[in-house]
Amino acid sequence: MTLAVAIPAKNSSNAPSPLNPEKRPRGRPRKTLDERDDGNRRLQLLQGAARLFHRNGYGATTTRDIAAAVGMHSGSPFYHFKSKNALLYAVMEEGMRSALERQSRAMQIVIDPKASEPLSQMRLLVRAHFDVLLGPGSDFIPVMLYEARSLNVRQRSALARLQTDYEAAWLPVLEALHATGRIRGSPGLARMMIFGALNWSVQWFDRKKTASLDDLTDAAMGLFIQERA
Amino acid sequence: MTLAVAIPAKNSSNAPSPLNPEKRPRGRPRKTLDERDDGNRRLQLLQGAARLFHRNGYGATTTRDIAAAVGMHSGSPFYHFKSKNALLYAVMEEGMRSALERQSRAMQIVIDPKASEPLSQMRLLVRAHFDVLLGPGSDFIPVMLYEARSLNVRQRSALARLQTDYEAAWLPVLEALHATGRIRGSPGLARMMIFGALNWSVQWFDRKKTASLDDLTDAAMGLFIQERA
DNA sequence: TCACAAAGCAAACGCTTGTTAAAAATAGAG
DNA sequence: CTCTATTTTTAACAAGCGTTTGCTTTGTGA
Repeated sequence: MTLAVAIPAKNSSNAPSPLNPEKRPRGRPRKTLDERDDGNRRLQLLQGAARLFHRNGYGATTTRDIAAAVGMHSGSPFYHFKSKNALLYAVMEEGMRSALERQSRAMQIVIDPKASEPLSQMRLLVRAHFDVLLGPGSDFIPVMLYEARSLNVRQRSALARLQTDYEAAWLPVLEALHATGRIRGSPGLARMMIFGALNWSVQWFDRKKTASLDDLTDAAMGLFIQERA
Repeated sequence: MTLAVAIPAKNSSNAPSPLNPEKRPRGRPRKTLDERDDGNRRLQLLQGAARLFHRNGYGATTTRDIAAAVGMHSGSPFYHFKSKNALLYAVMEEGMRSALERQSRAMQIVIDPKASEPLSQMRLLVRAHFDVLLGPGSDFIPVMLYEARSLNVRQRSALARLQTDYEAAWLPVLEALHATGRIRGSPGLARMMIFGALNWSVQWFDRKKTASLDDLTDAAMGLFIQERA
């Protein structure tokens, strides 16, 4: 069952050395396990898996479905990912990384001094979050939100660290708004409920029929923020 | 693959008839498929399945798990439900029925005239909803919220009808609150977001550590309702 | 007590699944 | 072209799955 793996003596330097004179290998240079991640086949697999996991769920998606979605045969995905579960985790991790990037890019609008007001910051956070959830190519985060049960403990805690980073941007903003009376109730509970309100949009939002992401942002801000006294 | 099924001539009347004189069967009276629903083994199966579906997800739960959870052997659940999928649907339907019952019971507090105010009604709705989601024996609705993908179209639309009934109680209340300025934004979008905020509590609420359901209700009301001008 | 239906058990069936291993194709460096 | 590393195909495997079937036990009305 378990495979006994001989740990390779990683001779990381391919250059000739005194001990290894002129041992430069011929042929296509071997890539390490990390380097081969840049292949675009791997990315295609991630995207295809994300879309299928999002549409049909992790349990109802077979590795053959994923292979077929990118034009491969049944066994080929296992060259790029060592298991279906690793593929799921990679989808979620990729989703979190791009979400963090999108969030921090949205918050770096320092040009406008008004953007530093808590209210503007919150609007930026909400808008960025809707983009992450519903924008183009947004299958990754929904998968993370609704398939986390299929991860093991190690994977879950690794993701939790990224999620903590993501949520960290919200708390100071919510606390500032709470201090000025624009948000009622404890910032901690408020954050949970606000996240819930936004995340739920994955279940009902229809890109064609209903409102735009800006409309959603307006609605959310109107709902959560207290009007000026 | 497909089974040719001989349609039985349903002689629904067991009473003796001119054509069927004195044909009253002996032994334990046969129950129809609908009647046998009252057996408590079926209820145990529903509860066990709901708990497992809630904890591990539909795809990760085997029919053998469910059988073992109620002390049965592998094939026995199929005497009570014709498929795993039928069991899932039954869990969701039962969840919706009891949710509707709990909701209408909560709204029938007509004794207190203050209870007819929209604000009090909304509090009752929110509190009842938290009870449905997080109260004792509340595995059914979470399953419905997070496993709906595994239903077929017919099942989904049948459930949607029940969900419409459940949501129908909210709209007039939200509209009344909107009219008096206690809720901002379109009542339709507001309802979606409020449902999301409440439903998300399934993911993070811990019955032991965090607040009570009343605390949650207070927090939700504080977040959504505008203070008096 | 007897007959018979309800309920459950025990064992298997056929299929699908994730995964593997070997062979084949592909492509770049010498 | 040749050699070699990389990538994909191909074909299979073992395990687990939902489900079915035939049989046994249990309980109840006559």
